[in-house]
Amino acid sequence: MPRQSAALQPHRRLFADRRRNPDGKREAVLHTAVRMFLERSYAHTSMDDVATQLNITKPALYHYFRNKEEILVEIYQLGTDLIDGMLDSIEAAEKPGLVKVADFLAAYIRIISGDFGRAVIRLDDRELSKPARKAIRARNRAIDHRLRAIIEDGMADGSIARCDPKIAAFILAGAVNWMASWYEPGGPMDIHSITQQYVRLLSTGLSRDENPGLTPALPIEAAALRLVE
Amino acid sequence: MPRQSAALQPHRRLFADRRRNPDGKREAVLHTAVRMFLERSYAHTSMDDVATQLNITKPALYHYFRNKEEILVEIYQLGTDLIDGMLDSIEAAEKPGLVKVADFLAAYIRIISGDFGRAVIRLDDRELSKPARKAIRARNRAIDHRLRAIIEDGMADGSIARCDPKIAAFILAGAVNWMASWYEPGGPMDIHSITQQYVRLLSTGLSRDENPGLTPALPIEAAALRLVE
DNA sequence: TGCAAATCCTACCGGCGAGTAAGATATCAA
DNA sequence: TTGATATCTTACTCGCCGGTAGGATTTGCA
Repeated sequence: MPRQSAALQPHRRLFADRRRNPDGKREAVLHTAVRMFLERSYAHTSMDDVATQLNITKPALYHYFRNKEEILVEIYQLGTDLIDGMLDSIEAAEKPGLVKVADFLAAYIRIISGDFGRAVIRLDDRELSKPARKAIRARNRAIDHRLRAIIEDGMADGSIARCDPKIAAFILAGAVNWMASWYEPGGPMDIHSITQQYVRLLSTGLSRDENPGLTPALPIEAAALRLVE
Repeated sequence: MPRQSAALQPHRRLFADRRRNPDGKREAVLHTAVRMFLERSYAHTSMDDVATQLNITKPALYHYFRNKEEILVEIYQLGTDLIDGMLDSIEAAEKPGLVKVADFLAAYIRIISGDFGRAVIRLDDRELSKPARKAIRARNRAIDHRLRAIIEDGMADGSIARCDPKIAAFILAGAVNWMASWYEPGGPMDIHSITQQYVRLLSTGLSRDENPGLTPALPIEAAALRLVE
């Protein structure tokens, strides 16, 4: 008897009657599916599993999605949309590069702590068909390039030490992405202090030794943590 | 017609005749399997696939391994053995904690750049049966705790700034682990300069602001890079 | 040389899971 | 009220894959 996540109950109830609500029901499927894909994996979650969780049968799912892959693709899309939107606002701000990076880290952690954010990182795009995989990887690459650009900004304005922005971006993204493997929302660890430590360690690592006034500076953390709220 | 990795040819040739060589052939299976599990995933690599790659048939594989899971478990084991051995020698050294961390990073990257090291990180232990998964996770946790202990050493000897060693260990391991997702041995990127950047950024981030003499210091990088060689 | 064990093959089983066919029932707009 | 449509179900198909039965062939030691 698999444990029943309380958070999934409302979606289950949505399918209790046959009232017409295509958009809402589609969304409910996505929310349920992403949860299950994260717990077990995509491969080990059958369409029957998802359907059962929602109190319907498998063919009913095919009324809302053409196939299993379409569900996964839309989950990816929702997740990357979150990241793109976040980057939009980070880029728009007029701040030193190092501060932008700190803001990015805090905001990214916030996104990762949600289901769709975690999905972008944890779900294996090798499960996808070639064209879909290609599209997903292109979006991931675009996000990576935007982070590199921010780091380059910081090197240009002198707030970030000279380095290969490509590798630096990998280090930053990697450190945070790994959270998706161990952090569980609702667990014992405090997301706020986690964020603080990530921002502190990584922006210290990036910063120029020449301006220690900025490095462990409160303004950075303050700005970053404000995004976390 | 799937591309044939040149590195797999020797293993293929091992099975060309029926000369008795159980240990060698077992090992050949592991090397071939880990490559294929990394390229496609474990779930998407069938026993037939592995057998075909080795120029034998599926039942022949079952002469060397009881089932598919046993292959995966042994791959894990070989990978974690590498990491454990590396930690043994790091811990044995008499150095400041921060330097040990730097050495760890460099050595870990070296391990990650090999197939079995990457496997420990990339292969999804949710594919395993419950008991096997439990064992694997216990080993992973042990490795994590050893890294935390090194960080605590550094805080005790003053080379590392005060922080939550649990989170710091996650940041370090995460940054490096992520390499397994993008680094390809034999690719254009130079492993030596990658290592240099990782060590520099992360040990700078860990270090106390009070002793900048150590932070971007050459001795750290030198010691760390010697391990890479 | 003979024979026990190791190596490997052909031919199968059984289960799981994605996806579909065909139709029943409920909803809602007119 | 009445159809057109949306929603959902039962009952399948079909291919893939892990694993096995049973036997053929080779190896290398005594």
